[in-house]
Amino acid sequence: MAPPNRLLLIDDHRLFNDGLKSLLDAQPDLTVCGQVFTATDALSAVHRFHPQLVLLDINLQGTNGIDLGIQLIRQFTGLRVILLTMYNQPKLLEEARRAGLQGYLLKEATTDQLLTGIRTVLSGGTFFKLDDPESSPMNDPFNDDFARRLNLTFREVEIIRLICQGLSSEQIAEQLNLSIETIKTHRKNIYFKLNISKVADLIQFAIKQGL
Amino acid sequence: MAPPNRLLLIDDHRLFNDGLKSLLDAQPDLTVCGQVFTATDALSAVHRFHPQLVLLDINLQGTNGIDLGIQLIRQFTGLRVILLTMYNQPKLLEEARRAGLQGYLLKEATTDQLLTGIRTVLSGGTFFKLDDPESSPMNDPFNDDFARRLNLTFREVEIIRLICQGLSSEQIAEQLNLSIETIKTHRKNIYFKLNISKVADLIQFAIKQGL
DNA sequence: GAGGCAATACCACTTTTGTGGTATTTTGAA
DNA sequence: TTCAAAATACCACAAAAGTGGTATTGCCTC
Repeated sequence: MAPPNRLLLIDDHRLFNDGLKSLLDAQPDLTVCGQVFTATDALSAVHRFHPQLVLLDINLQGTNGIDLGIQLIRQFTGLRVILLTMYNQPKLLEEARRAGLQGYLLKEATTDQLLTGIRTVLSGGTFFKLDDPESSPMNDPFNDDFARRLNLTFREVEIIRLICQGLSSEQIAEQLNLSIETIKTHRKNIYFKLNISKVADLIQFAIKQGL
Repeated sequence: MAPPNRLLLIDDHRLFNDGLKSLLDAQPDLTVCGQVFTATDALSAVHRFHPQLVLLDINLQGTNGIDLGIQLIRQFTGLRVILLTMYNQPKLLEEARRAGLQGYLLKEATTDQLLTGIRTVLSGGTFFKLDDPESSPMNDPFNDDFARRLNLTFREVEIIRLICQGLSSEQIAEQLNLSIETIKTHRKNIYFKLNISKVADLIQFAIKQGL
């Protein structure tokens, strides 16, 4: 039987790392040869453990996963790198792809997705996957509960989303084929319901709801 | 010897849950009697396992940890509830405290903090703890790397922070004892460096940096 | 000591937000 | 079918934010 593939975890979130390690070690074809918690330890760990694949978080002390990933694949030929992050952001995924990394996976991914991604990359492919809002309503930041708690209407939630994307009232009006005045009215009502008074507050609020 | 305290984990983030479970089960005085991944399963699980303590995430399908926590302590007298969340937000902590929950811990907390918090609450106390930026620079969203990559100055990072907290230019000027004009100048320079043009963009940006 | 950068500050002007009204139409539930 | 909520829309005015300049000071480095 072929020896299991060696994986290295680089993530300062220890508990998550531990959970991931037990999942991976339970697979006969995979073994976690080490975990490190800081970027500074990463290079020496790759030297020491010579893994086939590195799973890399984006948030690291002193640097970030993408830069570190670039450095790793440049320095260790054949080494493959998957970004493993909580950020469900197309732009970050694209950045990772452009940087030449082999994968982008969400920490919230299902076990199946994680394993599929890892095996795909190990066998020479790439695997880039964001969260599909259709298939996992629980990751929808503006879920029913959020709206219900605050008595927000459907339209209001829709407009909150667009504001949070950085659109101006004018752009929102354009996109929804409405008058700017209508958007301003909705904005007023939203601010009243949330008891806030500025875009900044709104976005802060949206973050807290789990965007 | 006293039987170990029974804990129930409620969190849809399975990997994190698994990691936490192995940590807790390794403690002689603690045992994880069950883990559930949705709020709907929570009530029946508490019935089945009658834990002393519930560790509860904020983001749950169909509801949120605070509401569920309120419901749990109302329904099961003596049951203690700790919110375990990724949100390092004073307002959420306060909400949890007002709601009568017994603790608020960050998923990024150290193992020590987690165990201390759990034991404190089990022995009848409360434990509310946010991240201390002084003691854990790695959780600082605007770390060196962020500033370096974008050529932001110290002052600029400081002002980004305040903008993201929802302060107006005037309020920032007041707080830093500067002229509004100075703040506006900094704002201009920040927007130029980040290639953006609105507060909303800035906050979006800050989120991506790991706020 | 010359040059560059960071931090401060001001002016003038435009655009966008935010506030406080009012009013009409659509729609769904009782 | 009637009633209330939701969605639409307008007006006017105040307050911020954003844009495009310029300018001074202090500090560090070459």
